[in-house]
Amino acid sequence: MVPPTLTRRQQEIHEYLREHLDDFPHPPTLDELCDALGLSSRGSLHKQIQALIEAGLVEPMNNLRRGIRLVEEDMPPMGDSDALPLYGYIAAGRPIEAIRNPEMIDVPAQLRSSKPCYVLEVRGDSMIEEGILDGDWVVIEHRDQARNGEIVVALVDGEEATLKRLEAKSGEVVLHPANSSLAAMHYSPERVQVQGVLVGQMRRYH
Amino acid sequence: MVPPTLTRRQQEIHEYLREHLDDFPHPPTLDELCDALGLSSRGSLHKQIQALIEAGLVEPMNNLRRGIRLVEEDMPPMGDSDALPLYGYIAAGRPIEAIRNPEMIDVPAQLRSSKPCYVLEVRGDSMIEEGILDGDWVVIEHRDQARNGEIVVALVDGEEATLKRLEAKSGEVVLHPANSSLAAMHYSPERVQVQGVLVGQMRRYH
DNA sequence: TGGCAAAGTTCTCTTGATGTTCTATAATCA
DNA sequence: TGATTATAGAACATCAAGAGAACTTTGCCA
Repeated sequence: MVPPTLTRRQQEIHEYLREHLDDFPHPPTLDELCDALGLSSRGSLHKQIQALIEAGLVEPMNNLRRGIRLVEEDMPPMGDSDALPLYGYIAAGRPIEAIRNPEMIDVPAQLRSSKPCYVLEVRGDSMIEEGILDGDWVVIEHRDQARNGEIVVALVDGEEATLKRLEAKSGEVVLHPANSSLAAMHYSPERVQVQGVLVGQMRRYH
Repeated sequence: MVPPTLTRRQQEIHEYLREHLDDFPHPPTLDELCDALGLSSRGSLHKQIQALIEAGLVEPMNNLRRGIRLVEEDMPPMGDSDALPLYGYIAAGRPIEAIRNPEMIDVPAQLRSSKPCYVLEVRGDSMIEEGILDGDWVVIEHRDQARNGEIVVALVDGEEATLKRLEAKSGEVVLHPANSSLAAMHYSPERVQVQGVLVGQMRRYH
């Protein structure tokens, strides 16, 4: 998915981030980035970053400090428009963005959405009654919002990524497994971060 | 190819854009293009570009800066080497070969074998405990022999095609559903014809 | 636990660059 | 010569980008 046309300045900033983000000991604050870019207005920079976030090039930083991170997305090099990155295992105990240099996997257009997607390999039986088995590949649309009833990749306390059905009530978020031997888990909303929504699934038998 | 309504100058500019648009680091401004074309009036250039837009050769640039882009006219030449025929529904009550003019569906290489394959859409819940749900697509390798334990497309009495796990004993063939509310079916070997073996499975959630 | 400073977010305003429109004039061609 | 096309240039409209202030949220620390 080629992002909606970036302005030239946005391309420049994106390029700068790709080349210099690792130079900082921590992800920089907006003020530090302003300094590095020669800007003097935090608000202006924020607007540009916002555009990059909407284009799917930068991770959404929901009020987090030093939250500027690039989206891992080696865009398939032309022609291979059906290949998506395999980021690793779901329910493997760490945030998905941690995985680098992902393997690429072909995904038919019918199994993905028009938005940026990625692939995870399922570990465990927590969704077995939905027909999602250990070892399956799931296609995830990258977004941070989901509706009730959707199956999402949820990051709890920034540490553990799991695949569960989402139910957001007033004051709490419930993650429902699809396995009668497992209980639903209840969290306060700020502990749960949606990283994507299930749009497809694949399995191989040989 | 080029509509005859274009004037000569418009054809020249169109030709120039096709050859040199990629030379610019970003799409050029009208002033930059004027410079490259040896013009000195932005307004004149704009009028010519306008004509190309109306001819459908250039994307409309609604007040966008650096918005000059050529219309993509290349349709992919239908050479989908990864597409497999969708023959219809499994458990639909008739031999698979009966379906003509199948729809084609993209299947990633990982989900198919090197042998000829085809795709079926699953009807019913007979394999639900294997994670194969109603509406799923299954990728079938076309062969008439199978080993014990493989999931096969089996044609019984030449009439009904079903997806089941195969068990061939001495003197009989047992077809095992994966649904505790359904019983295994026993047939004499000559009544059962294997039409293919399950090698992949896909599901969409949107 | 509550306050405070730091950092993210939102907003308005300004400015220069850039796209758009218009008119007048020159060039080209039948 | 008359009509069409091409160009120049001015005037206008719009937008990207930045500055800076005000507001909100976060995270730290006593």
